[in-house]
Amino acid sequence: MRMTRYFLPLLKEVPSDAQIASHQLMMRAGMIRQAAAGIYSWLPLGLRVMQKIERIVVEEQTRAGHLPMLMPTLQPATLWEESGRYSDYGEEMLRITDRHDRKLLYGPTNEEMITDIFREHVHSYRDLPLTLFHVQWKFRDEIRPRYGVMRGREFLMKDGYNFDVDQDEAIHAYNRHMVSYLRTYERLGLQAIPMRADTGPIGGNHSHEFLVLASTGESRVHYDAAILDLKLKDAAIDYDSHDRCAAVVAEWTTPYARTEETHDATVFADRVPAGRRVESRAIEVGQIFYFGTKYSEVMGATVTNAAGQSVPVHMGSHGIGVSRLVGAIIEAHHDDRGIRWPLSVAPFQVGLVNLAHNDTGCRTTCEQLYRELAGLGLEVLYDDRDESPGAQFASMTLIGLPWMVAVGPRSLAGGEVEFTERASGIRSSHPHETAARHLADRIGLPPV
RNA sequence: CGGGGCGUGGCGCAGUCUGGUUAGCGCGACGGUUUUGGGAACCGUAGGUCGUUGGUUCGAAUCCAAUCGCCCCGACCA
Repeated sequence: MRMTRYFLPLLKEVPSDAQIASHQLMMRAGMIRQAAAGIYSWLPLGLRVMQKIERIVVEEQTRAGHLPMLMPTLQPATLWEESGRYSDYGEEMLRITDRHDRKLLYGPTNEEMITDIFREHVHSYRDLPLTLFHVQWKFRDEIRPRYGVMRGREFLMKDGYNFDVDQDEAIHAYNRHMVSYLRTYERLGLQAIPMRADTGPIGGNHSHEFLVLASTGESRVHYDAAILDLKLKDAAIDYDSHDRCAAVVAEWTTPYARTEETHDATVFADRVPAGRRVESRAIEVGQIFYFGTKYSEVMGATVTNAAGQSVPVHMGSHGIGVSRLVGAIIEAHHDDRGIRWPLSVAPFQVGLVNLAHNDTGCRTTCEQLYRELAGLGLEVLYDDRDESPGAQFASMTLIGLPWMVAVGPRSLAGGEVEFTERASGIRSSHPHETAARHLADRIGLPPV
C-alpha cells in the first residue's frame, strides 16, 4: 500500500479526550474515530489490525473443532422474556421498537438465540458434542464507557456456546476452550492469565476470566508470580483428549490467580510464598463459563440420551473481546514514541520509506523493493510521501510496524538500505539487491 | 445514576472572572521557493453561526436559564 493512496489521518498531538496510552495511540495513528460515547468508526489501519485478531481467534476456534456461524445483532425480545433475562438484564440492554411496535433488542450476548436454534434442530445425543460460535458486534449500554475501544458500548466479540450431553462432556468443552484461548492469546503476543471469576449476570457456577497485566487495566488482580513462567508454546494439543486438555487446565489453574471479586487474602497468604505474591492491575480479555442446564431447562433444549431419556443439554459460553484486544495489545506493546505491533497482528509487516522523494535512485530502489517484498508475500506500507525524513521516521515509529526499510541517498551510495526493528530499535544495513529476501528470512517466511 | 470538569477553524489551546469595534496563538491543510537521515525554513492563502435554543443589554464567546454532547472519579461490565 502506498501511503499517498492510503487513508491514514495521523495526529501529531494527543487528543484531549484520550486518557490512556492505547486510546491516545489509536487516535494518533489514525486507527479509529469516535462517533459517540463508546462508539467508534474503525479507519483502514485499525480495521486491518482488528481483522487480523479476528482471523487468529477464528483459526484457533476452528482448530478446537468449534463451528463458525453468524447470528444477527438485533434479537426479538420474546426469546429473552422466555429466559427471564429481558427483565433481569437491566439498563445495559439497548431496547428497540420496530414500526409494528414489536420489541427488539441489540444483543449484548447470545445464549437465548443459540439455545433457540439448538432446540429447534438438535434432538439426539448422537449430534453432540456441539460448539457453535460467531464474531459479531454487541451492544451494552454501559453507564460510563471509557478508555476508547477498551470499554466501548458497541464492541466486537467472539462468543461461543457448547452443548453437551452431560456434565463431564461439558467440563471437557470448558477445558477445551481454556486451551484454545491460551493458544489464541499467545499467538496475539499477549500473556493472559486465567483467573477464577464470578459468573455475573450470565449465571452458572464455573468460570475463568483471562487477564492481561497492564498498569492501566480496570481489574485489580492477585496472583502467584510462578504463573508467569507457564508457556503453552506450539505444543500440538489433541482437543479430543479429555486428559490432555484437563492436564493443561490443571497446570494453568493451580497457581493462585484471582481477581478482586474472588480474591481470598487468607488463602493467598497460606498458599503462595511471600516473594511470589503479586498484586497488580489487568485488562480482562476473555471469559469462559460452564452454566449447566440454566438455559436449556427454561427454554426446553433437551436431547434424548443413550438410555432413551430426554435430558436438558449442558451448556457453557465463552467470549473474547476482539475490539478490546486491539487496545489491550497496544497497552502491552508500546513505548513513548508509539505502538510496537507484534508481527502476528501488525497492520503491515514492513514500512518502506523513501527518504529522498526526488532522488531517482532512491525512488527506483523503493519501487523495486516494494514489488519484491510484496512478491514474497509481505504486507508493505510504502511511504512515498514528499515529507522530511524526520517526519517519515516519526510516522513509522508511531504506527509501529515491526520492520522499517529506509532508502536514502546516504546508504544507497554504498548500495545499501537500512533496516530497523521496531521492537528492539536495532538497525542494520544490507545490500539493496538482496534486501527483500533478507527481510523475508528474518521474518521467517518460507522461500517462494 | 451521584460527584467534578469541558464544549471557541481538522487537532491542541488562549480569550469568559471584570460584556465593547475586524475572535487570537501553535500545529495541521493548500500554493510557492529553498531544503532533505529522526516531526525543516521563509513567503502567501483558505478555513470559525464561539455546541444549541431562549433571555438580559445600546452591545454577548463573555452574564442568566434551559437543553444537547463529551471527558474524569465512583458503583456495574468482553
